[in-house]
Amino acid sequence: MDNFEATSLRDALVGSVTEEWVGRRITVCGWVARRREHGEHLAFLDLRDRSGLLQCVVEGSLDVRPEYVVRVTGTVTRRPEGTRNDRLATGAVELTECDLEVLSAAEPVPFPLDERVEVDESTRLRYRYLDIRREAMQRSLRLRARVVATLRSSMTAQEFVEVETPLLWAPTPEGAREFVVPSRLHSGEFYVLPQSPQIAKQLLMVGGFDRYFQVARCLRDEDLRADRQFEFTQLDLEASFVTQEDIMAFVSRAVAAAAIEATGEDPGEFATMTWSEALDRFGTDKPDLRFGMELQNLSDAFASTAVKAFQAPCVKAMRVPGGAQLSRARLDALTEQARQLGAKGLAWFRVTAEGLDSPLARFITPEESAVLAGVDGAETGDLVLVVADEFALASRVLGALRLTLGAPPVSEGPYRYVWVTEFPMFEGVDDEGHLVAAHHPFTMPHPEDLDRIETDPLSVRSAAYDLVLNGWELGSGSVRIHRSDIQSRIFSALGISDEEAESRFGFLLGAFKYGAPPHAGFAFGIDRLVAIFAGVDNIREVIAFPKTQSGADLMTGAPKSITERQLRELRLRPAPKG
RNA sequence: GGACCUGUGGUGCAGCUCGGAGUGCACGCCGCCCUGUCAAGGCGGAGGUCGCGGGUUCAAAUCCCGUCAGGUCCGCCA
Repeated sequence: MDNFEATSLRDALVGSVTEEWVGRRITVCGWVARRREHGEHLAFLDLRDRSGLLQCVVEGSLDVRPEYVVRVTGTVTRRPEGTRNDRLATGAVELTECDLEVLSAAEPVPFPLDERVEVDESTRLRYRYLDIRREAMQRSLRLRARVVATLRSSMTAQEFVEVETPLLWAPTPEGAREFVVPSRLHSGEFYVLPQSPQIAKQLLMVGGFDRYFQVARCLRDEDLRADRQFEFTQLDLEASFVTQEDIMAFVSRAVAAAAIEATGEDPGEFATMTWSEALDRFGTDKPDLRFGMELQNLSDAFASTAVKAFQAPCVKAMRVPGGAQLSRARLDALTEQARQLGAKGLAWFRVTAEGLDSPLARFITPEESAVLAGVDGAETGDLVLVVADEFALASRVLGALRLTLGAPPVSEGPYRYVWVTEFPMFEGVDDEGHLVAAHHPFTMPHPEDLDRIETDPLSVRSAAYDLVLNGWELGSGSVRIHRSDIQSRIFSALGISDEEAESRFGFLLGAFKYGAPPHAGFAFGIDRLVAIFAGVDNIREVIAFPKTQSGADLMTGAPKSITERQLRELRLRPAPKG
């Protein structure tokens, strides 16, 4: 029994017990999964540990109940003819002549730990220590551990060095809202928890660590979603003397290794498309390539249309296969969704054998009708949806409807990775007329667009890139600015004065004066990657102790008030409510 | 900040439209019976602030208003 499963208290995990062990007397430990009593002479006990279940036969009555922790010593015995259980990995054998030692008694648990019923999530979170005893959570968290180990191993093999960066960092008010930590020794002053190790890793580049990575916890005090927790884990990396393509190759190798570990499939080379192409074809910067329903641009065909609703800079359409059977109520709901996303309306056309069926049918010309009926190779029984508006809005609205109508569940379909490149440098203009950085202010503009920063900034592309998997944004990265002249121009475009830049990022700009190598990096969310591999649609399922959507920890009760003494030490006083 | 969904013994549901005694189902729990079960089986039993507060009504789980909690989404997430 030479294995790592054995401990001083047990010889093996129950899942290892096979017919080859018949005759051996062994000791195993675990939880009582179920018991079946047959009077005072015979009882069965299913012992559960992380490896599975094993039936123990007890001659006599049992004084254990479900979830008792027990240590059983018994003889591995082939089950009598006709009593094998093929649904159990260990179903050919059982432990007989059992000696039972109760290591810990258990009260009845507040919800069943088997997988037969779906338990309300708030109950699961309140008793998370019981929830993670369940098989699905065991599987998810163990999958996560394997993915993280694989990522570390791949990064190490690619000669990256793992360096830890501080959790107590300096406030740099920008981007995501930061969690604030009061300082006791410097009363009235604060640390913040890092929303990412962005600046720290750039300093590591200046410091000569030309390939850095970290499995890094990031903290952002923003509202929560199915794919967003306050704290999440990223594979964070940065490298010097590299191009965007080098970074994409590093990341692709690490993610592919994780994918093979998690799914058994080699994803092959990741697709690449530009941000404009993604927006045009899929109406989003994180396209889900598992299904078609690509957007079609009909602007030319409707350039001189008489239909008021289609008189717009851009007319886009999408074919919904089989969509002609959608009810009027469903179509109304889709129209409402389109309106909430900013569209003035949504036009729909059922493709029937007799032609187009639509409230607008009698207003369109035969030529327009032919174009609509042929969108994306539409056939009888399909539905064609049309949104006319500005290009970006029409695209985004149809992109959202595409997901509503076509996206498969997370657990279905192939894994389709895609790099989205050439993001715009600036997202738009804020209330004060300053440009807003799409990524962060250290992002290098696309080399071809450098001379338009001042003249036509909104057309400037950046050397920023996202990795997208099945419609989830896994992460993003960019080539960083390492030359102060370009950095000055970007700060200036963003309306950040020299003084402001100095006070906010002075230590970084200072560091760049002493020999900053060209560098670039990336970071992607491990929680999201593992969630997709696990086939679950929210990251709480792959986090041991997550928060609710309102940021509460139902198990610990956090957030909570602290003692008067703690407040005094920190010289803090809660403001009166209201 | 906003929209929508959910809240009924320990668990999962039904009951709510159309008001009439806390009504029902399954699991669990407790007791008794049972020597090959494996989601064991049989018999019996306990267990409820229908999330909370207010209103309408002769009467509210059910209708109305408010509120809390959980979820999904918008805003937010450089």
